[in-house]
Amino acid sequence: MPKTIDKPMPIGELARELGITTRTIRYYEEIGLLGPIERLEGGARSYQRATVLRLKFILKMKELGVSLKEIQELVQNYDTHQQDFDTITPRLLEILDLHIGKVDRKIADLATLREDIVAYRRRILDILQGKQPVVK
Amino acid sequence: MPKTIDKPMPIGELARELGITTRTIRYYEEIGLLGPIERLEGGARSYQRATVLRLKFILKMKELGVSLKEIQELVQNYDTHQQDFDTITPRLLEILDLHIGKVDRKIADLATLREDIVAYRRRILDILQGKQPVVK
DNA sequence: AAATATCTTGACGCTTACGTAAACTATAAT
DNA sequence: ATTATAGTTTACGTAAGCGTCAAGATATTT
Repeated sequence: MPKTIDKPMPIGELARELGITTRTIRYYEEIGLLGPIERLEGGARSYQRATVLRLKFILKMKELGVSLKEIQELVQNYDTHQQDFDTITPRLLEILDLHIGKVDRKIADLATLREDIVAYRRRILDILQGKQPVVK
Repeated sequence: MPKTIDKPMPIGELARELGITTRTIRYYEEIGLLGPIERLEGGARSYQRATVLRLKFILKMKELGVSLKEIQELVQNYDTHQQDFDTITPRLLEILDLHIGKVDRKIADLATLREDIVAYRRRILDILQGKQPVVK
């Protein structure tokens, strides 16, 4: 197995690789999602492999509809339990379950909304065709 | 049939009756949803029956998930065609249909999202149980 | 007249997740 | 030395739909 040398990356390269903007990366750091980032002599940020993985995880969560605020909580666990996968995952599962519930509720709400719209639509049609007196 | 005397209302009363705040009513006026509103000598707004109906219609649309921006368009039609129900409703139906489509798409998206979350959840469980090497 | 209630306009606040300058610094290439 | 490229911080802008003062005018009741 070739052991890839994980040389640190500058912010621009990282952004390109992840398909996001540098602004986003700095923003995530700003709100405490990334923890402290190393700097080069000039003051430029330098990203280690661990941080890159962390960012990928964050993006994955976002993709799944988890808000940055909720991700913060996850990341806190991540920090306090220092990469301990077995300790973190239960909470992660909880959050995912919570999210599944939220999504289910949204779907149900939308289904109801759809029915309401259809019903209202029909009422209008009926009125148009004079089947009903125009009563608001 | 008793002909109800439709005496104009002040903003506070109207708000109470509709279950919204006066701020909301003024806001709707501000963004052009209500058209010109009559004033009393003192400068206070006075709402006629027609405006009240218009407001109720707006609230109904909102309830159905139509944004204020979309409602603006509807209301424009309403103004240009001066209460002509037969002219307005076709466009109203269009907008409602458009909305049904939007809702359907949202539901589909959420369903996909749900599947993704569940899949991710299962992956994590598998990893936890050591069925899979931890490969990101 | 004084207190109370309701009205007015104006304008900032809030939330989410960044976009977009502005003004500089640093590094690398020409 | 100059240009090009990438980095830095600070900070305001955006969308939606109002909430929430602030400060003053008006109206009614006591």
